[in-house]
Amino acid sequence: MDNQLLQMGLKLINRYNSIEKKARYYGTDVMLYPSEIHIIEAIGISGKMTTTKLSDLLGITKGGISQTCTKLLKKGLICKTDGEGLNEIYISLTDKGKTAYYGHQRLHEPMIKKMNELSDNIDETTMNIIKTILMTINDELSRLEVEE
Amino acid sequence: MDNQLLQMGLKLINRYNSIEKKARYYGTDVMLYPSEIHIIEAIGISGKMTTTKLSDLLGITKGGISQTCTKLLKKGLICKTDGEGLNEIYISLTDKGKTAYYGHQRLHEPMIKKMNELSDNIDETTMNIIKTILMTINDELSRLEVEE
DNA sequence: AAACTGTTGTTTAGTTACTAAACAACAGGA
DNA sequence: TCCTGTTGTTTAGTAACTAAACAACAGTTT
Repeated sequence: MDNQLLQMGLKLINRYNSIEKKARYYGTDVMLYPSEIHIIEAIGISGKMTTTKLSDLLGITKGGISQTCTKLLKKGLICKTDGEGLNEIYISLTDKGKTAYYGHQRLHEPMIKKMNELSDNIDETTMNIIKTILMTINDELSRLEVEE
Repeated sequence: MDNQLLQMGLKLINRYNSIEKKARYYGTDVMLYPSEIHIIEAIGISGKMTTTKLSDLLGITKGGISQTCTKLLKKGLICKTDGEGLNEIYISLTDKGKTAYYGHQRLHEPMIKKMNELSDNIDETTMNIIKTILMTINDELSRLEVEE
């Protein structure tokens, strides 16, 4: 066995990454870079967020989030309002930001649809095997993550 | 169906990426950054290579390859010799480079082993279904890749 | 022969996307 | 009043690129 599964998987990850690193418009008049659309995506899904929450969610330092958010602010995709908590600032999407969010969703829609189709056509036993595989890989990666 | 497959897959990609972006030693006295170990990996697998070939294989411009290779040269992991073709320069691994290559392989070995174990325990019909899924995702991503 | 062409690899300037560290601004305690 | 803990921000530095100009060479054309 020449490990076709692993090779196919790695090829897929590479393809995914090369797509995800391109800048696009997402239906607005401003180019959005990967880091920017990632933040918009997070806010679009979870609603208004703080810098710290975004930092935890995306695994990026608060400084990094702050930098990308100032760019998004200048581009008019997000706005900041006083938060409830101590020194907190809420970040939410403007109308333009929502346009970009939906534009991004629309781009991924065919993929999601195809995945749903596939999921529906798989019987439960096979599905469980696939889930086991994914979980095993995930565990193995976790082990690697901890290593120095 | 809330698309568990897609979610698990994306989580896995994120985890893989976060592991792959860390700098490590790989058994030598020099820190190797992701871009550097990727080039070492490519040469380790394919044998001596030229800048152009590495550029094609890794999908990075020749300028980028050249830059990373000068770093690897200074760190003593690769060496350059005159190539056969016109103006060609062969890039190959030094002993230190081979150490790093095997160090990288050793890191991924448990993963490969686990994957082989899994592959062996899957019957052919299930395996074919999984392959179909991976190919479908791959095709869908190709479609996205072409889009402007 | 001289000029053009095509290939190779390199260098430079510029960019994105970070991190680490210092900083600022505020509230609640000791 | 000072200390602490939280928030977010700014700064300097880095990796990993790209695009474009460049150089160096051989083969072909004029």
